[in-house]
Amino acid sequence: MDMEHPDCDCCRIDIRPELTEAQARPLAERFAALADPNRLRLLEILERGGGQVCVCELVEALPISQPTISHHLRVLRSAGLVDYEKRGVWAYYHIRGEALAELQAHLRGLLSAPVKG
Amino acid sequence: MDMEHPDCDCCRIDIRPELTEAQARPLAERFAALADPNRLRLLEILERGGGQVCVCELVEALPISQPTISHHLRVLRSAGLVDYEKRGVWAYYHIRGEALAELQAHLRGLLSAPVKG
DNA sequence: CAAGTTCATTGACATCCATCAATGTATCGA
DNA sequence: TCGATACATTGATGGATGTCAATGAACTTG
Repeated sequence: MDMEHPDCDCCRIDIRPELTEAQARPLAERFAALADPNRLRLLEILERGGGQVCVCELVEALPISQPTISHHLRVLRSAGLVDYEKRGVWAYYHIRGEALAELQAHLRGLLSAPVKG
Repeated sequence: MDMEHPDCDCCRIDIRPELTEAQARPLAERFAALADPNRLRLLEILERGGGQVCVCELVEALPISQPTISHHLRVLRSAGLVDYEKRGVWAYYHIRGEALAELQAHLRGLLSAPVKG
């Protein structure tokens, strides 16, 4: 019996989160993929590159080492935010719009609340 | 003279990121504030709570300790995603819609690209 | 003033993360 | 087959992060 918070003068109703831990975890993982300046810059390049951008272009564009670029691309890929296609020696990456749209939708949900008050 | 990447058969033009490090860093900080399941749940509660939600309600809603809730609220506040108002002993938190809208706008920018190819 | 309540801060600890040098793997050209 | 190129993986390291117990600060009430 944890009586950590028996009752509280200010509490109106007990607001339980509708978002479960199981739902929040993968969402947080995707946001975590956006939580790095270099990964944001990589995404911006991929967006401006249109459909397909080669890794070597990314390596040239940012002042970090090639293994670090590769690491960041792996993080973005694990989060489902980008995908790639191997052609010969080269790997062409592109943004996965569906995943970004899902994140955008979640932010929209958080914004539907009445403004301050 | 770093000759890390002299030239490359696949590189069309040199794509430079329009997003500077200085621009990307604060954006990444805000996304980082969203990169935790408990913080996402806190925001969802704040959204459903309308304008003002007391901290004690948040402490009751999530299975983590009060100091940890306080820590997460601090992170959200530092990122500008929430603000609070102290009334007596209580602190009422609310979402800062402008900050969330800015993040949403950035995602929209990444989505304006042509779909795959 | 004293005791209780709400919330923040501190300190400690384990884990995760960004980064690079070194190495590995696969492909292409000579 | 040999060397070069493109990209990924490994290992190591310094720094950031989530969590809690303990404590502190501010307010309210008796």
